[in-house]
Amino acid sequence: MTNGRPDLAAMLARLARQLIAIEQPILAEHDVSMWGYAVLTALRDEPMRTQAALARSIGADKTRIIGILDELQRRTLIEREPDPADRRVRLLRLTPAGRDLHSAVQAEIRSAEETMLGQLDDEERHFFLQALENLHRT
Amino acid sequence: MTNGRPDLAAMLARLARQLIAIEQPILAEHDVSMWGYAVLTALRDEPMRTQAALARSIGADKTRIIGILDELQRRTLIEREPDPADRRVRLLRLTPAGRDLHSAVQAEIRSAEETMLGQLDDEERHFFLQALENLHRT
DNA sequence: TATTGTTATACTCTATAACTATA
DNA sequence: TATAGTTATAGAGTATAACAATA
Repeated sequence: MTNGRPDLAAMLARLARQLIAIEQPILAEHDVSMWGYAVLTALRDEPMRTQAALARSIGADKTRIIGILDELQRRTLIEREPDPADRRVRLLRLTPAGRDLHSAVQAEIRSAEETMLGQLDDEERHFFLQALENLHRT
Repeated sequence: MTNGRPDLAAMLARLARQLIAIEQPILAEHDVSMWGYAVLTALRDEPMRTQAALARSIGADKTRIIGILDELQRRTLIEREPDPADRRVRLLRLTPAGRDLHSAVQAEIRSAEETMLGQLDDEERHFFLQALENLHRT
């Protein structure tokens, strides 16, 4: 007889779905999609030299982020200019407005996460987050 | 400045995707889909009286599991008979073959999970799983 | 009239391949 | 010829609404 717990993937997928549902209203209020927010997050950590690299870093396809970049650029949340040294590639970075929007959204998301994390006691919470970060880095 | 960790949803979603990718070959080898396996798992824990309840319990839509139930029934992995007391509803339960298949697949999945859980030390692993189970029950 | 299961339809997401412009 | 970005197309997955059978 296998251990009584549910499968790992089932638990993780369900929690992820739940959390995404919680965050949806926040993103909608700021008129940004999940992938748009992922792009802002990736660019906040470091500017990128190619769209393909950006796509890879958020686990998406290079063809899929184009519409997202179009929209973010139209709203002047990101800059996207051809590299003078190689005019095929686009240099990507956040504008001040993009940075502000990201900060505002992330703050609300962090607060919303508490509805989930708040159910854990201190010890569980600490090791849960530590384990998640360790696994995520791998 | 917010805490340096990535957003919770980003970490959970990525780990879930990773784990699902790891399990895909196992499911394929046994010729069962992710949702098919989810159905077998749900029915192993307890037989169900309606398809809608089953769908809800695995986070799916009642219209979406029909094809899956058709297939599982065709392979005689589940039984699906009208309730004599209310012929609108279908009583659902695993056949012995369904139970065997589920056990075999789950054993392999548990083993595959170790490639991820094995990266944690004992303390992290213990509280990580405990926290996941607590959150999952909620 | 309400409910269970089913079917049909449309919509969203995603993956693949073809195209352009540079190199 | 190879690469970055773009566009077009098709496929899978999903949600919604309409339908038939039963209560």
